[in-house]
Amino acid sequence: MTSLAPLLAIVGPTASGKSALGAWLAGRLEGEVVACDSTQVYRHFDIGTAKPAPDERRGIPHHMLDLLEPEEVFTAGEYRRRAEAVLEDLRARGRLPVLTVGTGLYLRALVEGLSDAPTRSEELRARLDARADKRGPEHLHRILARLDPAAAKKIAPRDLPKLVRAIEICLLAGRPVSEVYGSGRPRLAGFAPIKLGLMPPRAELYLRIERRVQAMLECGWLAEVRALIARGVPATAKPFQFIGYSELRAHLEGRMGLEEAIQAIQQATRRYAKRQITWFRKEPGVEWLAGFGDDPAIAAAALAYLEKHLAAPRAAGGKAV
RNA sequence: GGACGGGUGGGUGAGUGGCUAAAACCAGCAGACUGUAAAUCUGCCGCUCCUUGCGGGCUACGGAGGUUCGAAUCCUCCCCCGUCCA
Repeated sequence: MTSLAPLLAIVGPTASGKSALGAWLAGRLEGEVVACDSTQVYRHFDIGTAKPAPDERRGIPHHMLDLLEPEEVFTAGEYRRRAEAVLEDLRARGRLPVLTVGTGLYLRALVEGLSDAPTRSEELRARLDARADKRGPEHLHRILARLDPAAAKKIAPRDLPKLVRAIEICLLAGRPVSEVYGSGRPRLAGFAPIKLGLMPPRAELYLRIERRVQAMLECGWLAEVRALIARGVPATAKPFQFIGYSELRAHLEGRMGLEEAIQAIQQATRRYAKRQITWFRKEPGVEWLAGFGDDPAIAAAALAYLEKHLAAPRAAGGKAV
């Protein structure tokens, strides 16, 4: 049996300094950064997704960035497949994977796995969406209740995306979702995750979010969006739904004032950070640090913790996570 | 000085005698989430007490009085704000 290789995951809300800490730690621990972020996989959407710029990468290889063109669709399952390949490569080369995790679902999909469920079907979804449009999301909830009462009970009647996904699985798999989920999910093999969490005080985080939005604009965010529009990326492309991109597009097309757009972006980012915090709080086995990842004291604490735990990766990984 | 309009909970703002601790929205807080997740959805949101209940008490609609069984809602005076006339 192969021994478990350590894998470091840095979780935390947006703007908490994950990228900075990740690159710094990777430099000190013979590691490479593996982004775990649903937005940074898109090419050309750089500034607003806070994708680490070349100088911020400290010469460390970064993986799982710039994988897709704006019009492509990406999923948690696809993330897992590609990230596993990256991890195998790092293991073969004896490098420590340092995951910078903004998207909690992707980390979970990677580490805990996804059930063996059918992938999304655009045709089926189009039909379900049309029915929801006509008769309301509650109608889909009633359908799900017939297909799988237990699953329906766990999804709010108005939660359209989750209803669609659940019905999709029932129909495509030919059996209830709860049964599909009940048959387990394949954990990531061969790695023992160590999780570090960044949790700065809320007020400071919000302040930093506000400043970062300003800084992104000063770095040419508007020009980036203008170029994307000029290049013909449609407003319906997924990355144009990301925080900031829709607002700045609206501004450039004369539908929103700049100041109004900035405030909307800051607001949306704060709410996003809050949702991330809710998700990460229940992430098991996280060592929490109460500050920003670019704070030298926090970085030092992180390194000290890792040096202690990397010395005995099997012991650390052997514990129930 | 005069004529109107207006002052409501953190914000915007509805409410013209009881069903109103006060709509709605926003902000905020808490939570859910196994393939679009920077998505989507849920709950709470004056203070307080407990036997946590469609429970009790207190405070609240600029201020002070008054009418009424009962007032954010009606009356009187006062203080602010906006517009217009002098």
